[in-house]
Amino acid sequence: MWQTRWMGTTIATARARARAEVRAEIVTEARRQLAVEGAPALSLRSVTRQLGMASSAVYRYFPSRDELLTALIVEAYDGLGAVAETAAAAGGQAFERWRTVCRAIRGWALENPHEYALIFGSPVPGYEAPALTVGPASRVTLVLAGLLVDAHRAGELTDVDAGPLSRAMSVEALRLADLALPDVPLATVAGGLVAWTSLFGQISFELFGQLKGIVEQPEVLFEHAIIVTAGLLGLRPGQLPGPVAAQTEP
Amino acid sequence: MWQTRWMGTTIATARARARAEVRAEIVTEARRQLAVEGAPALSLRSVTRQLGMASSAVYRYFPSRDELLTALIVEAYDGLGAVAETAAAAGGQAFERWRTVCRAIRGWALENPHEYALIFGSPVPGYEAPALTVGPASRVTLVLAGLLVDAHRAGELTDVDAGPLSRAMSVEALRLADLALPDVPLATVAGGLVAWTSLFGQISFELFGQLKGIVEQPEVLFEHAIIVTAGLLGLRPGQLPGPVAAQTEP
DNA sequence: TCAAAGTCAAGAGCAGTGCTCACAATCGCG
DNA sequence: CGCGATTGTGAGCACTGCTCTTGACTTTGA
Repeated sequence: MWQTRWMGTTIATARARARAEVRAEIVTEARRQLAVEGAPALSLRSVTRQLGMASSAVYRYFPSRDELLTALIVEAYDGLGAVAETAAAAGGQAFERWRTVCRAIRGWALENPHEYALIFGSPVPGYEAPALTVGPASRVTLVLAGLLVDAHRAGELTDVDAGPLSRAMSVEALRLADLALPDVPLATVAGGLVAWTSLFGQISFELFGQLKGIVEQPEVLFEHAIIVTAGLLGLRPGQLPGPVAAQTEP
Repeated sequence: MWQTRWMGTTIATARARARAEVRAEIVTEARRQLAVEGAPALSLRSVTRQLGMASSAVYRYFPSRDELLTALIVEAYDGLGAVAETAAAAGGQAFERWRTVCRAIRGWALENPHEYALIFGSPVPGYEAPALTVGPASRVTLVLAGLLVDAHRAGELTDVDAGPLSRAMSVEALRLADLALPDVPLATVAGGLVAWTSLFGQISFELFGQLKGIVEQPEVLFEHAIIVTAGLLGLRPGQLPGPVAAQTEP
């Protein structure tokens, strides 16, 4: 990270070390303020004030406020991705894994509402997410994709009955299947996309206060949504008592 | 509104008239800037500058920037509500009405992305939506609820097979059914909630750039989501060729 | 009719923001 | 060890939301 690779030798100059340290301090303080007051209230000046440095010093480390926000976005994506990955790592039946991952994602969102809003909320009009965010951003989607692949290989996917796919939808699903969901039925891929947007739509509605006055216990609705969206994937709760030696290599 | 009721006589003083006019001008200009540059970039000063008045004058009409934003939020809710209502007013089969309303909502969102973000995006941390927004906000949900009620009365709802509802979910659904969905099966109510969040989750993902790099044609996925979510409601495309005299009164 | 009361816009000003730039200090590498 | 790149500083610019005083205007009531 803060090491300088040069001519094959890996050296970490004291300057680079100090630089990375200060940079980390800035990000840490920024994340702290983000968690407390939200992204709009995050100001460079307050960060530097807290760190005891001049307001202009931060520009030695981040060329603009947006760049600092980008760092926070990457951190948020990584945090969510890590949570999803550990949730999916716990084995078990496909439906149970789906449920576990969904709960983990919602749990992370409830614990880090401002980070969640930073990622899934309304984008800042002038801001364009840089390319280095796509990697961390795809971690959680890859988790969900892997879950479907595993379920399919274990034979735990039942057919989804949403009628025939439109030609255009088949094209989309086919492209995605080739990309990250080998051999998974196209109807499941298409349903998975809907389940995916439903999952985050649900969380966003809860977190952004859209359920207020309509649903009293969001977690109850979320649990129901888990079951319903699992149906879109071809997953049903407790259908197979678990094939014993189903964890076969392809 | 701008009329002064006094001693039983209703008079509209020239002052009140002018006041309402200026207020409307401010809102109009603010909405124009909102549509162009988004809510964060909307500044009172730029609005007054455009209107040729002093920056402090606007505080005669809106006590704060948040109040002006509230007016814009109400307008946005009303705009979306009107679109949904006219879409639902066009009769036809229940599934077709569901599809028409969904498309209309998405169309409005695509045409007014910043207004949509204002309503369904991440909330401003300090801002609490006042009570006068709940009326306009509930218009679109009432449209969807009415659609379900009509479909049920017309006998166009098939049973949804998502397994038995949990006790807590039944309570939630029952409360909602008593509130706005008389006689509609609880499973449909529960599925309707999921469909509701899915619908807006889909639109938010598209509008907020979350589908970028994953789904190439969002409208294709949206059309698929319409069909899939209709299934959560117990609606299937073109199932009954339309019961002739089914529009019975209870 | 004419002054009092109420209303409104303007301007100055405050505290805060992101960001730039010239300058000084300091630190470390060759 | 000295030179140069790197880092921190403080002033300053243009902007924001918001407050408050001042002066002009309109409406009201005796």
